Amino acid sequence: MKITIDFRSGLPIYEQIVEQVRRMVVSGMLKPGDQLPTVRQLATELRVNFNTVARAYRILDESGLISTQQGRGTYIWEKPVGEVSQTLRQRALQALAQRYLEEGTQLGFGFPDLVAAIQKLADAQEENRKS
Amino acid sequence: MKITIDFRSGLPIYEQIVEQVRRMVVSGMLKPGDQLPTVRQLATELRVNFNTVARAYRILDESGLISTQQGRGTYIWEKPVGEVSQTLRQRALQALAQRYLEEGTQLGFGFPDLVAAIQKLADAQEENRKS
DNA sequence: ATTACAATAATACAATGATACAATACACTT
DNA sequence: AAGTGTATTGTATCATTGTATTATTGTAAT
Repeated sequence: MKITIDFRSGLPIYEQIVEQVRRMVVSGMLKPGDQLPTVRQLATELRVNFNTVARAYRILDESGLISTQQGRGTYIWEKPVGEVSQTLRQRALQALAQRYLEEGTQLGFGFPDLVAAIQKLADAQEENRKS
Repeated sequence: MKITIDFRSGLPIYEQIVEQVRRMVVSGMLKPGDQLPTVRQLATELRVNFNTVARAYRILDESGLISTQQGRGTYIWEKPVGEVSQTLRQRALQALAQRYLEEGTQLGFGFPDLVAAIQKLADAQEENRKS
């Protein structure tokens, strides 16, 4: 990892990290599945607090470029989310639904039970969001 | 054992194991007296540290579902099912629903989409059953 | 100067992994 | 049958990972 930080540039450190990691991924220098240095490793290397690196990693994670896993490390995302097309999305939903239906049925629940269960959860989330 | 782990789901690995084993017991896929894979077997199969599996087993043990015995292995508890099974069924359903809701939401679908998806599948199955 | 806010750091925490250990089973020898 | 060595079980402890919360710092607006 040859990330360099310019402390005087005015650009936030985490932004600089985000930008450079993103560039390395896009350019292919970092490939899917590759492990990034740990937040503490990179932090000491850059002489920066590790929370700052963690912040950069979190942003990259939320944008779908990398996958941070507590206790394991952070990795380049296997299949860039941006390429997930509409039909793939539908197919993914179908797979999810099928699994839910199958496993729920195996537990002895019927379709109304399954709907009611997610209904209840969705309502609860709505409640929390308001407060 | 067809346990699958999603390293990116944000849910702790040990919880994923707990949930899936619980479901297999409640659904009858695993019967009293059945031996579970050893912590090391399951761990290598899931590409996970065996302590993580051990943690899941310990939780299941404490909840009375299984019996872990040092030097022997872990087994499904002989008669856990009767009274508790009803609440366990509910808890398993809740876990299923939560996962479905979370993953579906992550794909950008709303509650109505999720309901529609299982509705469609359920209808299709109904069709097949008639013919 | 004061206030407000963003960036960074400090600290405590939760999940996972590495390593060494203890208990049991089992084959083998006697 | 009893003893012994080894492999296989789960357990315990600690290191390492990312996460969450709070405090500090610096900068710009008033």
